[in-house]
Amino acid sequence: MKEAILDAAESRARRAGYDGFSFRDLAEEVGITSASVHYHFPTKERLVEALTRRYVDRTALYLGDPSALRPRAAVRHLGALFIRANEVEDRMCLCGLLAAEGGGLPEQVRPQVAAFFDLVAKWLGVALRPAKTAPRAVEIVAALEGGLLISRIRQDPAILRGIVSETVKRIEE
Amino acid sequence: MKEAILDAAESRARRAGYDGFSFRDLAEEVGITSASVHYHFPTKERLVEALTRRYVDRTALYLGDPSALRPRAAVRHLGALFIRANEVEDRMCLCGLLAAEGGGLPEQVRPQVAAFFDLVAKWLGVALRPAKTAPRAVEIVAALEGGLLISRIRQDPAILRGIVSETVKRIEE
DNA sequence: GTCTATAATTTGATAGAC
DNA sequence: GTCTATCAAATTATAGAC
Repeated sequence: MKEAILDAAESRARRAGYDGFSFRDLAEEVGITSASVHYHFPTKERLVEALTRRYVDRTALYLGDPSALRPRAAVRHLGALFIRANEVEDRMCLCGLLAAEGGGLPEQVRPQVAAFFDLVAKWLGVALRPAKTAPRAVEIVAALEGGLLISRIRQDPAILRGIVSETVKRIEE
Repeated sequence: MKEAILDAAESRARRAGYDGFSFRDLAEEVGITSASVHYHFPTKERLVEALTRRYVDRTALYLGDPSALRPRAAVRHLGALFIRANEVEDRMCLCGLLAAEGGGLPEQVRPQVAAFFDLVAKWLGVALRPAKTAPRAVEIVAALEGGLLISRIRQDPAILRGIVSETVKRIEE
């Protein structure tokens, strides 16, 4: 049930942000009352904390060992994550959205969101080490995050896809 | 007074998003009651509509004539806008934040936010025409938007600055 | 244009029964 | 774990006086 609540929360948070859902919304979706949601997550801050932790952990699992991929394959692998969010899930990156809203976030959540970018940039940094020439890791992550954001509002998946493929081309292995 | 209300709304919206401020917040800041704010802007949707329009217009004015700048100077000019948001205003780009929250936005606001990215990408596209080699315009805008977002959550202005300077270097005039 | 007053709804959260 | 019932506060928005 805890996972079902987090699933509902993630789906909504990635569409409309921290204030974009309520305990009642989640309760209705999973088929219990809002009081029962509070049993699993006493406050909204704790709920989003758990949500972000799960998101970061899942991302780390997806990324895997950076030294197992060649530079170009690594960028494609990371890019596929963002393309899937855009085209399959039709959602923002949770941490991209929360980072944008950062100023209105509970204190406990901010460092978790920052840790997401630390994780991804470090992973990509290691994967890019064998490359002869490549953009900086954080620069690529920024382009993906911004590309997802623009691709969504413009309702044009080709924008993000173009950014991924151009980024891959720019790498010399 | 209308402008004062929009100033207060912009400051708050760029920190915490669409749901990150209330009519009472704005009323208190400008020294009137929330009922009086409703006199100027009947609904929140209308208020954010006016807010976004003003933001886009101001950006267009700042950017100016794209053919008046050489490619590298244009990227520096656009980059300075984002660096100022980050380091001086300590705020997100309004349209970047609203685009991220896009799923929970009123219908009337979404196309305005999309128009912002259309404006900026088209402006940069024209400015980059004389370049011998350069990334695509939208790719640069994505990197700036994502770079601002990451720079803020990581509380490290050097991230955005690095993205701007690396992007400039990548252009051959 | 601004005020007081208030309606109608939603929100995060709690108490206590089962 | 889930429920009913409820609270206190906040939210968008309106009515009507000045």
